[in-house]
Amino acid sequence: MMQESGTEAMSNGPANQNGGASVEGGSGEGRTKSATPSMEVTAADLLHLQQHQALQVARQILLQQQHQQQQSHSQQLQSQQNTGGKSPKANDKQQSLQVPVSVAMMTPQVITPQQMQQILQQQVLSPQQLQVLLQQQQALMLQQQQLQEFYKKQQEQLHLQLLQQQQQQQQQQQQQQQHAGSKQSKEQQVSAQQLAFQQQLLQVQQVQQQHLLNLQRQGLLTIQPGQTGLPLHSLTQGMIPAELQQLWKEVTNAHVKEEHNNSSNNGHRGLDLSSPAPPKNPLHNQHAPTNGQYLSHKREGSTLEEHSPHSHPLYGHGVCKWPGCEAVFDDFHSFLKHLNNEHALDDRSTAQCRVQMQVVQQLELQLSKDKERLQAMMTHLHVKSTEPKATPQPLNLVSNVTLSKSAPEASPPLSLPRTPTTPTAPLTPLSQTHSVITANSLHSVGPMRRRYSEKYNMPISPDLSQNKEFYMNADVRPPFTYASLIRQAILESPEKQLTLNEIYNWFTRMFAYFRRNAATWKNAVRHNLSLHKCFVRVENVKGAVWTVDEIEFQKRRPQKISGSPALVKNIQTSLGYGPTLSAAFQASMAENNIPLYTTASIGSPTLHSLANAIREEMNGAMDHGNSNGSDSSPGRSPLLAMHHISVKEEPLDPEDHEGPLSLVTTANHSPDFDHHRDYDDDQGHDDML
DNA sequence: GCGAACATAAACAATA
DNA sequence: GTATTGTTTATGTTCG
Repeated sequence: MMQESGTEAMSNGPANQNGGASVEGGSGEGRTKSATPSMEVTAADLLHLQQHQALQVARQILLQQQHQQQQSHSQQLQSQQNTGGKSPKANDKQQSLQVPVSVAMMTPQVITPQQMQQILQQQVLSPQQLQVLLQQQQALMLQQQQLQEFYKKQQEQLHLQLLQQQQQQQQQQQQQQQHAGSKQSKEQQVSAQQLAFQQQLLQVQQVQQQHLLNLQRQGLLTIQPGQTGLPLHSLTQGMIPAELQQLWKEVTNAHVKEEHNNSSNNGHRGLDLSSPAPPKNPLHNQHAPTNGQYLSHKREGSTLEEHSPHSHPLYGHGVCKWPGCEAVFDDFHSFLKHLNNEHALDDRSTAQCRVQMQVVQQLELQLSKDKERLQAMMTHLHVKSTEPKATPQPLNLVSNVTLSKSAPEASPPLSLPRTPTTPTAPLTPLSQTHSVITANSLHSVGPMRRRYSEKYNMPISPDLSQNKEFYMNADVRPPFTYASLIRQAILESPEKQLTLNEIYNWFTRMFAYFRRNAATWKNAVRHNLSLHKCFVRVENVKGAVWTVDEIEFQKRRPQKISGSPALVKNIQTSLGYGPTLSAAFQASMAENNIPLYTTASIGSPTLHSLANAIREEMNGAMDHGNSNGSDSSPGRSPLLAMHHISVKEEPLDPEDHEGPLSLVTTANHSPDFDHHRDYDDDQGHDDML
């Protein structure tokens, strides 16, 4: 009746006969036995990031070109209809072409929701930040939709053209048999048709090249010449299927070669995949020495300049848009130099990239959840969603994000490596297929046993109140200890006392995370209630209620944090990569503050204040470590200052506290039992905070 | 390396 | 008899 959760942590223990179902994971990740090299930025991490950013770059470029290309396509179509043509090889490949193109360009980040979950649970980003980021994600999704539409159109046109070519070819063959003459005119037709097709191919190729170039320009493509095998493979898995490359080679061999012969002056050399030399592959070409190879690219040809004469995803309004940079440049060239010099591939840049990646990941996770919620709301209201369900699945979000509400407690994930703080996040092997990119390498910040409510010696109520919506809906483990949460639950009650069941209800109501694995956390709650002296059990007429002995609660937190390097280390670890991430983090936050829209479902009213609080908190943490109060933060979390409960930086001496704060032992109150014991009533109970 | 704090698992008893 | 509640023990992890 109890064992819903995994017991891998106790797999060596003597008492494993009961549980052991290991529902949540038995894979190696499990409880991290050693500090995983989470901070190490592997090539796989970079590739992962590259894929994502390449997508975005491609989206931007495609959107810009969409209009132009569509016009071009229509013209080509018309021209081909008039001229007819032959393109047998293209016809043979048409289907193959369609699929890879769409897959390659629309395949999104290869990031599983579980990975995002892990990020969330590792508290790398705070709920407030997620809320902001969600907005960005929405915009991103819009772009994605447009991109998909564009590709559909493009594919349709290709298909149409090829079909027509085939038909016309057959007709022409028949005619040729009958009329041997007029060869010249037919050849011209064929030529024109092939040219049109080649142009189309080139456009597709250019798109690919553009995003590759952007990658390179952003300093994300740093594949060493000797390492081209692995990274290229990894990259192509996510974005450019190898089959596509192969197809391109074939197709361009068949068609583009003519163009090279006939129109060598054509600026659209494209990727030149027909070139026999493998290094001509754009990826290889761009592997040049450093990471921001824009200058070297210029040698490649006119296409490069054509793509980005003065536009760069990281360059806008004369300002470097690299997270946390904001350097101003008069000209684009200066910016490029700056990009290559200041944002080369180093630990700092890599860390910033990781942050950015996490930002996107969490946006996607949040988006998927909100979509689910919207759907549920629509269903509930019997209103047809204006937003079609066909809204692009958060792409590789594996769609079935294990939403807290939809996921039964005992839903057995297939392979569930987890950390102690991420007991619910199933990991799909998707990421593992990506060479060495693993969830571990991405998010193995590690368990955070010390919830910051304890570490910071501060109450959790401000955070809880501000992030209530988030915790209620996001399957994220709250960064508080059980003791803190129990205390909070009790203190929030009108009578400052709760039965165990009410505590359970509070947990499930307030935290989506606690709507699963009930056996685990309920056991922990009971354990904490019994273990900690700060929780006082009071016999009631109706049973027993639990109260909080605030003095005892304060007693049991002897840790001090002021200026503690360990704290700084902890925070930095949480961030994923030390101080450099702070800047990137803040930059991301700043960028995401752009009010794209407001999500009613998320505590948007407090968005800015929360973001500021986070920034200041982070600054404060960093100030601790750096011992230089550089920022606005006075060196301590602003949340601390907001607390109404007297929590000082130094651990409180119980004797200093005159009078118990809330040792409520009223034993005659029948607790309000408006909540059922499970979480299906979690909505609509906002009276607590 | 040690101990504190915490999380997790589990055994067990009392009780509803 | 079963589920819940409460206590206790054990083990592992993180961090100071």
